Amino acid sequence: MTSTDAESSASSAGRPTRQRRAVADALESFDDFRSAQEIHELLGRSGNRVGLATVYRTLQRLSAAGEVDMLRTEDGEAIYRRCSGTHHHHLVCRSCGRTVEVEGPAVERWTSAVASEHGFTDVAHTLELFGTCAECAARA
Amino acid sequence: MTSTDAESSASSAGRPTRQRRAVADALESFDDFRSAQEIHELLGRSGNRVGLATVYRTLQRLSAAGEVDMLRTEDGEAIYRRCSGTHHHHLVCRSCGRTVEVEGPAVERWTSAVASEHGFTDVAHTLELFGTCAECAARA
DNA sequence: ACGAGGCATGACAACGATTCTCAACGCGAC
DNA sequence: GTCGCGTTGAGAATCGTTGTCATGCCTCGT
Ligand SMILES: [Zn+2]
Ligand SMILES: [Zn+2]
Ligand SMILES: [Zn+2]
Ligand SMILES: [Zn+2]
Repeated sequence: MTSTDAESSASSAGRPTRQRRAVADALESFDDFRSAQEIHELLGRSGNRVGLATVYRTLQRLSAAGEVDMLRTEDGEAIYRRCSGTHHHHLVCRSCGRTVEVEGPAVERWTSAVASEHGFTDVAHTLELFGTCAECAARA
Repeated sequence: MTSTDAESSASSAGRPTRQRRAVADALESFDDFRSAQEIHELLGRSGNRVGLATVYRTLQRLSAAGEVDMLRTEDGEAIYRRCSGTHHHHLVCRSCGRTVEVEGPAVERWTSAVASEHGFTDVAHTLELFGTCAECAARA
């Protein structure tokens, strides 16, 4: 094995363990955003015992690697979701959690334009939409 | 002062007290985003003793009234800033905290368009830009 | 001006999410 | 197998934030 291969793949995936696989599997089993604690409980109920600290560590790792999206609820709690690899944002129902990935090329262009306009470089952005989905609106 | 002024400001500001005035003044004294604890400490150093709980309560009230903007740092901490009354977003230097208010009519249009496109109503959005300002880039 | 009623305050406890600690564990290499 | 080191987990520790509740101080009626 070449050291470069080992390093690059290891750095993003780390050593494969039962726990990490379990968390990854759990992330496949839902398509809305869940908190670390919810995922931990989900794992426990499905017989896959994983320590809470490990769930936090694994989610952090995946988030840093760009394999899951992390965003914060109104009250600051971190929630996670397995997402497509391309850059996108989210439209989230604040009542049922239903989540839609959305893309906005125009928005991306606007952000870099306004940033350079003010002399800023290395610009990142957060953009999330919260609303009430049609179903939840009807059920009201 | 006119009675209408007094009424409208009272209704949104609540009963005027030394503590609330102190927090409002503190908010005028800086133009970047600060945490509740930082503001509490700032008040203490300037001789204006205000309880931490009161600082939290006052900031919440101001934020709910739309008189200050609140956003969350990468690690979930709430930070506050006195801002203009119109809808806007922020371009924040992640190194020195320098903050620029920015407006994006096109973005606003995009958000409502994409939301209704997916049947969502009552849509709110968060949008923040983080980068390195020209000064900080030069100093690197 | 005076007193009553009620919102506001502050010291401190309580909370909840996240991180730290560190001894035990288990995966991969040889 | 067994060695070495990354990983795990139970619980303690951290830290921002909120709750508690006795006391304080506006505001209003008198
Ligand atoms: Zn996503
Ligand atoms: Zn984007
Ligand atoms: Zn603002
Ligand atoms: Zn906007």
